[in-house]
Amino acid sequence: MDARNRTVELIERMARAVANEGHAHGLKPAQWDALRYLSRANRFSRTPGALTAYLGSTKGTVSQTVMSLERVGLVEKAANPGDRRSVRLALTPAGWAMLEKDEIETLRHAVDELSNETRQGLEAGLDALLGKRIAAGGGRPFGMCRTCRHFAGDSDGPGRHFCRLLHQPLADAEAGQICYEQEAA
Amino acid sequence: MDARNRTVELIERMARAVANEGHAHGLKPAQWDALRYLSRANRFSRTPGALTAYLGSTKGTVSQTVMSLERVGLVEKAANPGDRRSVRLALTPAGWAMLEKDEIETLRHAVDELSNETRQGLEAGLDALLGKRIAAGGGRPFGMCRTCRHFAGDSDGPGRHFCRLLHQPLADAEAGQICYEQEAA
DNA sequence: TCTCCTTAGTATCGTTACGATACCATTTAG
DNA sequence: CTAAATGGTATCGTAACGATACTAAGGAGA
Repeated sequence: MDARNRTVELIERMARAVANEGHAHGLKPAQWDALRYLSRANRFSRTPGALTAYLGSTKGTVSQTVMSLERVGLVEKAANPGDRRSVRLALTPAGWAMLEKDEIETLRHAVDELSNETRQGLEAGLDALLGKRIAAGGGRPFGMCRTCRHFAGDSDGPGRHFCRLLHQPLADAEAGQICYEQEAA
Repeated sequence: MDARNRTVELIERMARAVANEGHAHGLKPAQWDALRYLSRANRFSRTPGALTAYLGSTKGTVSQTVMSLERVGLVEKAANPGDRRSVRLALTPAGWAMLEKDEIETLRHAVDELSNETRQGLEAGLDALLGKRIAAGGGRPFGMCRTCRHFAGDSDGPGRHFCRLLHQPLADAEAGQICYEQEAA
């Protein structure tokens, strides 16, 4: 087996390992994926539609997953003030508490134990591969707000930012969250 | 978000991307995973049990997946001469043909386009992470036969090898396949 | 204003995945 | 010769998923 195939095999196995960790505490992989996304996305991106794009799934499936999380009290829906078709999603306190028990923490600890050089090599490789996917039209980057070309930092005083696309002020904490609309500067 | 979290997020997204590619040509992700495994495993490892261990799944689920592949003619079962409880699985010609259409090829091409340095960094990182999993008792390495401590190379002439664990001769082509029993030399 | 199209999300269907449990046949240990 | 372990299958219930159809709200053009 040549080196290329070996790399792909390792990616497949890692993917399977991640999927297999998604069955803890009564939740399913897609439910964990949704919880994690909602914990990291800014308020404009916490919608069923953005979640659908992030997961690369379909809106029917995501609607079902979100409803199941709502039913068990981990997620709440609220009206979107600007658009009555749309829904704003948010984690409940129970949702945040559930994230503390996420089995992906074991992966996080394993990453911590890597040498800095190894971790950086891993990240660079994943970044490059996912970048190729996006370049080929396979989704959106979902990058951090702060690195977006529509981000105006400290435009209204220190720690008071602004999104030029959505014409909305941004708190400092939001600048580190991921966004559906993000485009690299 | 610190560097560690960023790496984990990229792994999650890669895992999801791989899972999403598994819905092509009327098959499901688990079915593709099974096909790929059966194309790379040596004859001792092409059993429902070994596949269960490789996928980190349960035997009931795997039994069902294998039956679905058998029903559509991509996989065949045969008796295991040494143990009548056990079953030997093999891809049919249609199964091999289906693999040619595997969407994971797009990932393979993306890996091809990486610089050698980036690819090696990616592979080293994945190798280290999966190694930690195995060290923690989370599965078997499923490494290549040739690199196993039970492998006796060219023990019976050039290209005629032998497995000291299973007491079986090994053809040259089998030395490059993966094995349920493999332990690093 | 009145259409027509688009967008955001839900409802439903059929197949598969998956863990869990129970079960059967065969092999192996004592 | 029995008891335990092993390799698989059968079945159940929940969730995932693509597909399709649907509702409601927003937007564009006459």
